[in-house]
Amino acid sequence: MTIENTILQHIQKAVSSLYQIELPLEQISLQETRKEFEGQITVVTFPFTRFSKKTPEQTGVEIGEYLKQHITEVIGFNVIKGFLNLSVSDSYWIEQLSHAILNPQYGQFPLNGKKVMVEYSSPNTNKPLHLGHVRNNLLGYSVAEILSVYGYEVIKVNLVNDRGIHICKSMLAWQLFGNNETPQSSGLKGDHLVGKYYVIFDQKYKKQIEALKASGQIEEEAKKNAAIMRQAQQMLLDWEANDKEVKDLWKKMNGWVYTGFSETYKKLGVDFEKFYYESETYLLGKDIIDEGLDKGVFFKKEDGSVWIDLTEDGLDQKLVLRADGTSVYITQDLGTAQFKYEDFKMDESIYVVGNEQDYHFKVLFLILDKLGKTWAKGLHHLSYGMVDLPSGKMKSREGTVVDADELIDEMIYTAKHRTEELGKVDGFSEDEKHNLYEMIGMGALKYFLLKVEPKKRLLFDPQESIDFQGHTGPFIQYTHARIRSVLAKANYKEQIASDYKFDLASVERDLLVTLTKYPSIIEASAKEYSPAHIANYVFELAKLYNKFYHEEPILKAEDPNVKNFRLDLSAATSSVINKGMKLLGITVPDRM
RNA sequence: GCACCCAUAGCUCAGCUGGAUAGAGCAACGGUUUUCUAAACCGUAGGUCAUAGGUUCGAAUCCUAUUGGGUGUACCA
Repeated sequence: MTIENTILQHIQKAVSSLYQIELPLEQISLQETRKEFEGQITVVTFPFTRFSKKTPEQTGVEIGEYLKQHITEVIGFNVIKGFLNLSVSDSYWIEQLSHAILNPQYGQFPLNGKKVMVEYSSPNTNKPLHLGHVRNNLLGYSVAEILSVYGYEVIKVNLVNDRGIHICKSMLAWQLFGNNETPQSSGLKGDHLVGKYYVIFDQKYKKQIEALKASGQIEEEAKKNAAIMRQAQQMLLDWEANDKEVKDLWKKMNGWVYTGFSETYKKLGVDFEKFYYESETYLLGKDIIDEGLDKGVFFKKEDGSVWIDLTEDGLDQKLVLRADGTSVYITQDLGTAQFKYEDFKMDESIYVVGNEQDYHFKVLFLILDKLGKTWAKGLHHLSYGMVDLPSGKMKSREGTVVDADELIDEMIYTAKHRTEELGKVDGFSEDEKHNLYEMIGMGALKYFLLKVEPKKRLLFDPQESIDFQGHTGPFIQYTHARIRSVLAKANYKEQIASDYKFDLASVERDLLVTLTKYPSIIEASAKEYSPAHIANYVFELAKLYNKFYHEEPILKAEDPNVKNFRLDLSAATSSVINKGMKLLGITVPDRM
């Protein structure tokens, strides 16, 4: 049992014996003691004054006395205004080091027997990934990691949007203007090649619209009548009719894209247990429409289109099936949700999708719930803000995007440049150097994107490239390397001792207190699906360690007990940094 | 129009279910290296927590209104 729980329970008893009130545990709250006061744990006493009928100070003293008498670890207290600051004995914190923090399993929660699916990435196959996708991928991967240590069985899946008019546009443009260009012939990465023709399509399309407008058509007509668009639409129909030539082209070009994506995924360090392809799921959902009609959840209009009325839930009427009987986006998603559930029978399912689809998912989950799907309660949309440039929104067609591959290369290049500048790679082999640059560059990028609360939008300024100093990934990686270097010098292998008995320096105590918070940080991150908590926690920890490193000698400590303790403390810190960063998908080096 | 999200230091962000004098990083200025890695550490300066009300012993945090920004509201996905 943690000291916090012990204190909570004793406060309950104290209140009961002092004021004859039975207080539920949830009504008592503890907080960290602010740095400028003595103690580590603080109880706010204002809420108790209602029944103590005394001043906050007197109440604090009474409860403080009680706790000091009944809990051996509480060795002192002070009351300032309504705040009861408790001092917990150094031996308790030291014990935490050997009994908990240094345990290899520290931060790993017991299995909870539940399955959760995390669907993320979900790219379109007509263009390469950009910075927005990078945020999605890193978020999804990190949340999956967090849920996994929190005790879930996690299934990572990727629903690839591999069919539709957008792919046809790339295919058509390639057919018309591609001269049989292939990744092999041009040396262009497959997804970039396909993306290139997507842009070409758009350029030609715009020209045709202009031409039609010049000949007297209004914009809307021109958009419909442009020959290239009509051809693309025809291609989509041919695709749906299983036209062999179209299907072959589609397979070929998607193949290029997948090769390109898997390269990018590899660089990002993300992976999936299963891929779903929309070409295989887009016809799903019609059964659900029938089911909904039977149950009276949906209704049919005269033209044959099917709708759901959500006005009582504060939403609108929503179309779920077109008049011609074909699916819309939400029809597919209804079907796919059912399909995925039947595949895995998971308890929870998380969709990592941008916040522009908030409404869509609200409707989707509500419909499934109305259809009586019991598993609908476990569905969750992890909505994140878009990544904006100083110039505004990124738009693929207009070329105002930060390309994922380019950005990754740039980050690694910058890492290399900086590292060489600092002269830190003496004695590294070429392989080690390369690994290090990649680790640092990706660390900087990933940390930059994950330290911000998911739902907030993110500003990325390509001019001011991502930092390597201060509140950054490399700062934390550096701290880790520093620790490993000290440990290497001491030839540290494993925990040295556990029965240290001396007074801690205040940084040491702060460090221990911070280390003991790790599991609760994981819990908060898991419950809120927010890697940002972990990112900020690890930074706080690294900062504290650097302070300790500066203030207290480790290898040169005079007392061998103190030296050993500081080595154990350092090892514990490096281990928590390592684990925390791993949850963000960031690896940390032993030297840098 | 309606709905949802956001607003904290010059910039980028923390701030747990309401609790002490609102915290970091960057940028600015000053200091620290014959001692375990200076991608570090220490210090100075910088805030009417968008605005106005309300609830409360207590509000950046909860409620209402207003302003500003974003997104959605398609028989597109």
